[in-house]
Amino acid sequence: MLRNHSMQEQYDFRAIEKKWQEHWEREQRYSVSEDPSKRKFYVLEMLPYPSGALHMGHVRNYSLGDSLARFKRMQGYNVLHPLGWDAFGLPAENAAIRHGVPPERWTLDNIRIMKKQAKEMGWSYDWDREITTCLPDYYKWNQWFFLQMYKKGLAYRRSGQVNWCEKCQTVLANEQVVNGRCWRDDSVVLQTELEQWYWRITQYAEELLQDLDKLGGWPEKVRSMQQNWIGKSSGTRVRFEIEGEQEAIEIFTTRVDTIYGATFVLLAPEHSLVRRWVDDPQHGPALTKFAEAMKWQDRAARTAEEGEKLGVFTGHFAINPFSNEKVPIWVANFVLMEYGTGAIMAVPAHDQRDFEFARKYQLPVRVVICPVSGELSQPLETAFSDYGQLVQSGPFSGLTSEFAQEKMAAFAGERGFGSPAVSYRLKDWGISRQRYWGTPIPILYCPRCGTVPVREKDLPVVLPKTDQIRLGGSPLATVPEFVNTTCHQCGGNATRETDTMDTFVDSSWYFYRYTAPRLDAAAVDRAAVCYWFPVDQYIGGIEHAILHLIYMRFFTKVMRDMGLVDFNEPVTNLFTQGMVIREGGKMSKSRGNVVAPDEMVRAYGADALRLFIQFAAPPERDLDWNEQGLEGCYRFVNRLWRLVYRFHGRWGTDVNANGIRKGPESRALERKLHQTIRKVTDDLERFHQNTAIAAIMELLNELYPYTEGDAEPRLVKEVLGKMTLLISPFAPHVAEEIGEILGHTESLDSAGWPSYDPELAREEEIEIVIQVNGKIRSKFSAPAGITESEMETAALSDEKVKSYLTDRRVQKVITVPKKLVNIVVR
RNA sequence: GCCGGAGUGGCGGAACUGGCAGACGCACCAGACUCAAAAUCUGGCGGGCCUUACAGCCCGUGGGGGUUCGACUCCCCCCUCCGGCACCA
Repeated sequence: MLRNHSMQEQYDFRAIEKKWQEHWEREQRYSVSEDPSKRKFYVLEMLPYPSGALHMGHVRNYSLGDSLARFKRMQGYNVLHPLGWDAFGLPAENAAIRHGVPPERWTLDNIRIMKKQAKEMGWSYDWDREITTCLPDYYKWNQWFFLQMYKKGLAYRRSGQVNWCEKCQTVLANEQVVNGRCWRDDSVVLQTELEQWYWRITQYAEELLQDLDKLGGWPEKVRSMQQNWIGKSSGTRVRFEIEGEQEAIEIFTTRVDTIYGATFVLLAPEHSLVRRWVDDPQHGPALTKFAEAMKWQDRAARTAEEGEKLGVFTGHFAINPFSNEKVPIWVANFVLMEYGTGAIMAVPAHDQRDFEFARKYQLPVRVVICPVSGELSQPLETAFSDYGQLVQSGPFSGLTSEFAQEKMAAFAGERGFGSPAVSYRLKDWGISRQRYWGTPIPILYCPRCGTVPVREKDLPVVLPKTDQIRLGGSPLATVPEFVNTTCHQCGGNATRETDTMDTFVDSSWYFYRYTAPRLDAAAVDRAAVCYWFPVDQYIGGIEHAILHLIYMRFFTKVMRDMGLVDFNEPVTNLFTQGMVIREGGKMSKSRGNVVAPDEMVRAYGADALRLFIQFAAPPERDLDWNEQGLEGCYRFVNRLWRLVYRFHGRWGTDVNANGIRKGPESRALERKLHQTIRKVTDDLERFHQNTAIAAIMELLNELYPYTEGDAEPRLVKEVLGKMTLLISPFAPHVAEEIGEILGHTESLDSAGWPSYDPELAREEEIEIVIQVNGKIRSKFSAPAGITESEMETAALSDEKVKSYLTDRRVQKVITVPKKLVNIVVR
């Protein structure tokens, strides 16, 4: 019986991919809505910056997400799989400055191009939920969140040291400075003083830290990076009175047990007391000079490894509250104002930095901790910073460090000059940016009323169009129509805040907006969030481990406290994929080794590219680009196609393959099929796309010789049919096409994920390995039901094995059911 | 310095709870097809030794030790590479 479904001999990926992309779009296959009768699954990938072209990193990220989304959809889940655009940011603005193109047009044009490319990859997004962060209906809600933060005291403005990127002409948050350089353009970050808006992320420091334990579905690496970033350390605060002053110095220490060895006190150059003492006729000039010098030194230089310890004496003395000893107060370059209290007690005998400082300025070193066993050879060559036993420490002498810390903190508490304290490295999030292409901060400055938040009903504060974008200063300040406004409280003249928000604000909550993207009355819809959240799988690059991924967690906690959501963490499982590299290094324009995805799509098709990028390496590892590998995947698709072509006229019309005559070859093939279904399913569940694809290749390799022999066409059809389903998450276009040839009338995502029959998957004949003293000496095959004692008997009577047993005594026989027999002889 | 991850053929990698190391792909070699080439198909492919052959033996998962009948897998020490934090008190 011939069933001549028209099928091209050649695998024409251009025609096939176009056909199915149009089909999916026409049928709106991937639009979803809340459906309480179905289990939901939220697959989220980090939204791209619309730079103008997809790169291989995007292809990897979104192909991984798409395979998962398609897999879950076939398993019957209601899958939310959206994409949007992180559309505010510097490149648009820089393009405007260089080429005079308005940022909005540049951005929207780029989005158009990239959306087309995304569709050409065959990614199954619900495009009805697309969001674009630079549009007022989105950034309006950034402003709304700002106002809520302001109301709750989580947004505040202060003047202080900030990270300044000269190239970007704007301030950066601490998270955005990587090794003293700008995260975006790698240029050196300077310190300067500016008035800025901050968000009080530190208020959530402890919770952000504690909840890391709940993120079992996150990579250990990301959790430890966030833990390091939050940088909690527990210690003691102790107040040192100052001789002849009202004010006291608060110091923070993690080693209060060493306090009897504190021979001087150190202040950060920015400490308020230093500013007070600069007028001192004797020591003032030196202090001023020193503080000024520190001010202009960028942080990278000041905190460089093994930097020289520098300091000046203030002329003042502090009183150690434990020993009542009078010790000199110095200012030192290595004491940081932004950590702890900006002041430390220096214990040169037990802290290497203090030791070096004492040596340089000939300050006394006093040992107060000794190793519990052994002696400390004096004079010290280097600080002894281990825990030990206290000596020369008044009533605390003889205690161990651990015990003394507790006792001494309690003592300080009783006497009222100290208390246990916790310090965090995490700083508040500076969100002001001195650039144009971002969300305007909804604040007015009124000469009478002061700082006035814009009323919610007046949102959005629309970013004005302007052709005057220049570098230097906040561009919005040059747009009078924007700046000059009326204070809604007093009706008088007022000016607007001209800084814009950090674009990381946009990405801190966009994934909530996907659940109700066009909602006009609120930022998020509680019911929709309730249905879709938490995100079941988030996929993105590791570079956001302590940027976006910590801001996002912070935002969720704030939203919870606002009553918008009722959970603590937004993302259950996080996957960080590796980079796509080439010749051992990053793909970059400057290296001239960039491979453009659209060129690869043109040459080999999206399906082959999607297969390769998921096959070539485990997804968490870096992937070295290799076009010959891509060709290999292209060959694989062709092999599949050829087999379908060769057989498509030879099978019956019924899809269900009953009545198959089962010879041993057919049984073996059927077994392989069911084993493959099991493996691909398991591998997809545990994010091992590379081995899932390898398993499908193996199945095809087994199918080929079968078709050369006395093949059962209906079994061939069954195998091809199931294989098509297995491959459809990775290569959806060719899968749909083959599916249609095989008789599917609907898209494969409604075909259901194939299930396997454990009975059919089970091996009938198994190979048993025989070891003698742990070395493989022979093998035999046996029926699957072989018992352990049968295995043992067979092994001991094996011809090859016998020669190893002569003249020896069998001491022990170990059997592993269905696998191996190990004969231990002596 | 502290924390985390990795190290397996020529290359990318596989081996889920200790049980046949090298699946799958690339590259390479040989054969078939072809006038020829490409494409395709078939076979080979860690190193060494041995044999006419069938086969067999030894070594081998960064290095060294250990646990175990048995270790890529577990434990200890070390080396190298990658990432985070770091004059953080």
